[in-house]
Amino acid sequence: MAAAGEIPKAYDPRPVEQKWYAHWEERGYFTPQVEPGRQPFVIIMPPPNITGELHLGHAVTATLEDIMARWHRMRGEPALWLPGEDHAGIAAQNVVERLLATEGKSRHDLGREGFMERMMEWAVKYRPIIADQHRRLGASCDWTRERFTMDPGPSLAVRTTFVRLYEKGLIYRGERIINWCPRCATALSDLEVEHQTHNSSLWHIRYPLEDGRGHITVATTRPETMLGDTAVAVNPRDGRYRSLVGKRAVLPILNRPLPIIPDEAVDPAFGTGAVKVTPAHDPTDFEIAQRHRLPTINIFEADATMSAAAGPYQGLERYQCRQALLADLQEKGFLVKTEPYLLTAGHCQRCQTMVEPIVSLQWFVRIAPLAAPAREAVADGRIKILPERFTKVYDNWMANIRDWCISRQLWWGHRIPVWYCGACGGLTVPLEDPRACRHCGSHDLQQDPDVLDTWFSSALWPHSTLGWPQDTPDRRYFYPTSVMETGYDNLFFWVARMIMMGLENTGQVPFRTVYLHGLIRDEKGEKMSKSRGNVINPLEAMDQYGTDALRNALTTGTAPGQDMKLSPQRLEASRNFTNKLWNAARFILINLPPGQRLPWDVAPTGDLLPEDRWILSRLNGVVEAVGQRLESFQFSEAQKEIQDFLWGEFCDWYIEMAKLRLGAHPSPAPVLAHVLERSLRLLHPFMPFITEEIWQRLRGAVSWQGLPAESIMVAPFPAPNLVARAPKEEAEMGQVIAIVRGIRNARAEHKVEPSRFLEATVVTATPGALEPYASYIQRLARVEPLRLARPGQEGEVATAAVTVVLPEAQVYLPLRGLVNLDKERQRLQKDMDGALEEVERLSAKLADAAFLARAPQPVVAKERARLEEHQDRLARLRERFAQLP
RNA sequence: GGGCGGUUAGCUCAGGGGUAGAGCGCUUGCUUCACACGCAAGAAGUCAGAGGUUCAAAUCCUCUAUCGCCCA
Repeated sequence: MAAAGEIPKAYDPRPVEQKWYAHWEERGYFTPQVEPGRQPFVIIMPPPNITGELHLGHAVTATLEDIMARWHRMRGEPALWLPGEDHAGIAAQNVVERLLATEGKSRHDLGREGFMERMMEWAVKYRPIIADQHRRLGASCDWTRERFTMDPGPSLAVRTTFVRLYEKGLIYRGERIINWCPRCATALSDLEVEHQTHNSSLWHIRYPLEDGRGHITVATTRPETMLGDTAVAVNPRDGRYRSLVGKRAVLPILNRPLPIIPDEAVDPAFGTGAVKVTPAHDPTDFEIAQRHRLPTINIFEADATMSAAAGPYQGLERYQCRQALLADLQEKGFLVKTEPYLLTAGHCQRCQTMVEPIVSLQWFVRIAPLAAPAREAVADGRIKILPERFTKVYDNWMANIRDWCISRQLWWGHRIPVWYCGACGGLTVPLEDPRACRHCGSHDLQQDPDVLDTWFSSALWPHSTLGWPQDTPDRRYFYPTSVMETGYDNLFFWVARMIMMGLENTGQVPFRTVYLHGLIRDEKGEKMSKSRGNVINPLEAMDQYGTDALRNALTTGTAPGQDMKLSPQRLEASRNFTNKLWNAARFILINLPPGQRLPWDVAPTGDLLPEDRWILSRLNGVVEAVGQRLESFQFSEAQKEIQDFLWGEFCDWYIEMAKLRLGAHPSPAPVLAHVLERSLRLLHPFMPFITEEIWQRLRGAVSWQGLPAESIMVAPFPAPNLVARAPKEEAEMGQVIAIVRGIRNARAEHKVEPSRFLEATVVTATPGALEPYASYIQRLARVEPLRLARPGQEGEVATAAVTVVLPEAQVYLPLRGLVNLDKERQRLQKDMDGALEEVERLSAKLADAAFLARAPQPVVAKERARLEEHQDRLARLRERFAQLP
């Protein structure tokens, strides 16, 4: 028997967490064995950026993936959860460049090589920080297989993929309109641009006609780009401008002649119906220009200051240029009017700078041939997306996908493996760095200075981490993976691209199930961000409430794909549950007889009382339910099942009853230990630390026969045990609980002092069934003496007694002299109102011929039984009411 | 403009064709020998609105309102 003092009264997570994680890792529990012939369970972790610390989104990801990994591992499957980190091109380069700036340096001062060294130093510093944060979260991932996107393996995968796609013609270099971030000085893909609306203006500008006979007025939201205009366009069906088509206008200030052209893309309802055409700086205009073979004039430098093409405005920043230009237009009478306009403009996802659409020579992935099989894989069910509604979102995006700009004007990342020949101009795109041009053999080679979009390497992650392009045992065994779990905001960025690239490179889907979780918001429903100051740091939350509490708070009371608000109250509630569990265990440990021997995982038999059979039956029900919930990815519901059982049934009823028979025979100790032990294993995937700590203490207190493991994390997950089913005891206990609650309620209503025992008579058709529970009813409801009787045999009942009328029982509490008759009438009246309502509702239903004819028989029978029950109860209530003096 | 989601107790949210749920908060009473991070009792909801399908709708369908997200 453990002394109470050895077990703290409140659960203290910190020492427990440190101790057990180190233990698990030392023992190698996180590393699966390759067991040919057995289906492994595999999750590749979404690699966090090396830019800094983990946030709550990572904590959700890690918790859900850990739940799955631990559950499958406990089921005996070889479970691989492979962790890693992402080099995060733009984001990480930005961070280090800011750091350099504080030293008064730029990356150019260091040179490309020096800067890469600095970046690698950063990565070396931050990768372990991220890994340790995952350890604190309890993540049972296999650190021996940890990968970094810039590692030789994944880098070779990037190189191989690029070369193959290039050779298949699926990667090409072309001049297109791309999104240019002037601050980051790089191209961005469409997905890296966020659209934001703000108040701006629509400027109407008069362009004189070249022949001097009038003018044409265009409306624009970007007046400064007119410096790059090469035409004016109108809709061919717009009667207002028909006579002008074919003439030429003159661009104000620069006096450039502009053809007036017809094009369907022009919306006659927008502005004046005439638009300026700036092919170098607008996607639509670019297309118009291609159709009409118009020249393209780029007016921006890389930092979005005006280039020489902007004439007198050269060197100005883009918005200064706008002001100067508008002033000039105004002065010269070209500005017709200015009206308010709600402008939607793209912003750099990383730095929020307004992006500039610029025509530029970049590398692209021709995406349609990759998208088609990826669409098919989801459509035909080889990949299942949960929640299912995202299937449509995925398909819709895939159907309208556009070529992917993959070159970035950065230094940090995978360098584009293309060499340009100075002699013949040919391109060499090799797997290994070339010595000579493959076209002319010249040694005058220059490698493309750009790097690839970070997401290009991310897209390969499920197979590159397992060894591809090499044919490794890991790749053969663990690929395709089982589940890809991530936030729904990553569906396009990452999940879709992994499906495309996985299929392209390996011919197999990268994973079978995509599980998308929702985003974490603050108490007010706002996105957490450092600038808002509403961030809950997962490390602080773990310090304050414990890791298990944080994990529980993040994964209960939520639905997949649904955003959740996290508040301190929620964390408190989860912490309270850990403490409740701790104390239930404390009670059991303190009260286990010394030298207790028990067969492990075998439900106690033999000397059992009805309540023992009840709790064993209920435990079995929970085991079944939890198994089903986990199979169907309902992690929140699974936890709720366990929590409700432990708190609402095991603690509230079974332990309370067990207290009353501690010294007696048969002892409740075997059942207490058995139920606790199994429950701990059920709960372990969700709350790994506290369950291991209690499990180990229990292992110290009980010598289990046949214990198969030294740690709960590698012990088998509980399986249903049909023998444990005890419907009779479940029904009886239901009645016992109703009786106790009924009496407690009556006591409270009549304000009986808590310590006082009342005389009670329970009248029921089967008093014998309640006999074994009589002493519990006495103690839990504080009644003494308690008589159990059949109807008609209850003997003399005081007319002034308080009566609890239950569906299958009736309790008389002769509260001599203390009965407040008005109160009692109120109580009974309320019950009668409720019963009557039910009787009327059910009678009407059962009088309905359609219901009787069409509803399934069991439903009808159930309703009929229910009606009889309520009729019976109503009659007894009325009778009792009438008897009151 | 297209799509998706939310609207359920004071608050935050689960659930989902057959008797409305949890946590927090609130009211009342408890230092009951595991736990006040607790125990017991209680109040509290036309499940946004309108139609429809069905024997039966909070749940399925349509529309509307409203908030939010994604895509263009």
